[in-house]
Amino acid sequence: MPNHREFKDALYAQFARIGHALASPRRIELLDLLGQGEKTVERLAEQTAMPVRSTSAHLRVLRQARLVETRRDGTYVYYRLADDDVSRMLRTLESLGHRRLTDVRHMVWLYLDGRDQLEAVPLKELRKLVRDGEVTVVDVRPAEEFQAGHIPGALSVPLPELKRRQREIPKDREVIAYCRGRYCVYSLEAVTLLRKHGYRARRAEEGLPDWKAAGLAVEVGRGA
Amino acid sequence: MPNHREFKDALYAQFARIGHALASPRRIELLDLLGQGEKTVERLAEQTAMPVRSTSAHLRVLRQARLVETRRDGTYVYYRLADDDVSRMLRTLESLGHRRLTDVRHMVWLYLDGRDQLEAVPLKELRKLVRDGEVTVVDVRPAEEFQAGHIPGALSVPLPELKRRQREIPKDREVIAYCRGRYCVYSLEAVTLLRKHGYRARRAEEGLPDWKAAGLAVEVGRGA
DNA sequence: CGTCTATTCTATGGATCATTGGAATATCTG
DNA sequence: CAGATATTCCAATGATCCATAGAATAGACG
Repeated sequence: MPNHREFKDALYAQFARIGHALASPRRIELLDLLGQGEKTVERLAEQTAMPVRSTSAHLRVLRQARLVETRRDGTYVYYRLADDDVSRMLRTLESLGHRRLTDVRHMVWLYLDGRDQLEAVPLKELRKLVRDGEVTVVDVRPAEEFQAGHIPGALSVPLPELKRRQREIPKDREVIAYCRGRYCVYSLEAVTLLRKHGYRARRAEEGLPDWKAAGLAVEVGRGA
Repeated sequence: MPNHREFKDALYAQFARIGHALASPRRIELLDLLGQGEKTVERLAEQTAMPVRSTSAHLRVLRQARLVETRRDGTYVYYRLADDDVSRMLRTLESLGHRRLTDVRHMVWLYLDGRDQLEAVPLKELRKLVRDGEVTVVDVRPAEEFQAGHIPGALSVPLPELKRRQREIPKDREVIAYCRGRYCVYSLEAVTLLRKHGYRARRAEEGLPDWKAAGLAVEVGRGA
């Protein structure tokens, strides 16, 4: 056993490659989006507001670290997370960030907590409410993400369509809106809008990836 | 809600700071060592074989990302992991690496799996063996790490002392050696040595941080 | 087979990071 | 307070990375 040092260096170099892949805000955002389901490069570029070329470059780094995999369908290339560990890693990263970085805490507090967080429904409560069928659950993410997986029984009303489609949501029951995750503001805006129109509405504190990670059932496809 | 993009950018920038801290092999090695218990800068420098100045610089990055915290005692500054989430993150990172990076897989296989892995004792089995008191558990890490926390009832015999202290280990029972983790080679060398001297010996597949993370009891202090 | 679209590859200037020498700070020991 | 030790700060340099422009590839379509 002569070359311990060499072995260690090589080993940690590999782990660091994964760390490196997580060292860019853009890449984390991409991973977060992919946590909602597979997407094409173009779609990712659009949703992160960056050029397709740059998106592709970042995806290359992620693929080299084996955090994402691809599938080709016609001219489109679909990217997806390589496995559930990646999702778990993201969640750990975010919870670590939430607890550790006061900057985030301050910012998040201003942006989310300060407004509505007291009323946010934690996962456990949401599960109970869903099981008992006491509320209307609304998924306000883009339709494609709903189709890739959603809370069973949820109604798909993407945020941009909410204003003109609110009549589809019954007014006599409480509404819980959810979206991508703890820091996603779609559900927050949805709740704001719904309340303005007289609904009893709250937002889910967590998003679909958290629901899934908790081992709860996920429905795939078009829904009702 | 005018500045979504701005909010997102700032948020992901914070998460990426943590990613950045994990982007260096040296820093991951430091975190790994700190997973064994708090250590001074000097000790860390020694155990990673790098200059104190560089070590300090890396620790600064880790501290800025709030992954580690410090405590001063006299002229020494002790570093430790900021909380259990950091430990969890490391374990996720390593399991992700183990499954994802074929380079690691190949290298680890050559270095660990190829020799002894078939005989490595997984955590569950080890727990049972310890509970039933059927084996001698030997902690081959440095004494200070043993003191910072070890498997209850384990014997502390740091690897460098093993040769001359083997008589302390009873020969009639099987010996299980453990050390820092899945990729730590101390236990491997210990087993090799012990077998050469006629012991029945195996290595634990996981290390103390994994034991701890599994929620199992940890004994602190000098032991017997 | 040509053309079009989605995506990737290659190359490059500017930014960012790791490492390390020299100096500074904090604490302990007398 | 002087000297010693442990650690950190500052600065400079060489290496690496990011973003994006330009060119190339892979498949769809006619």
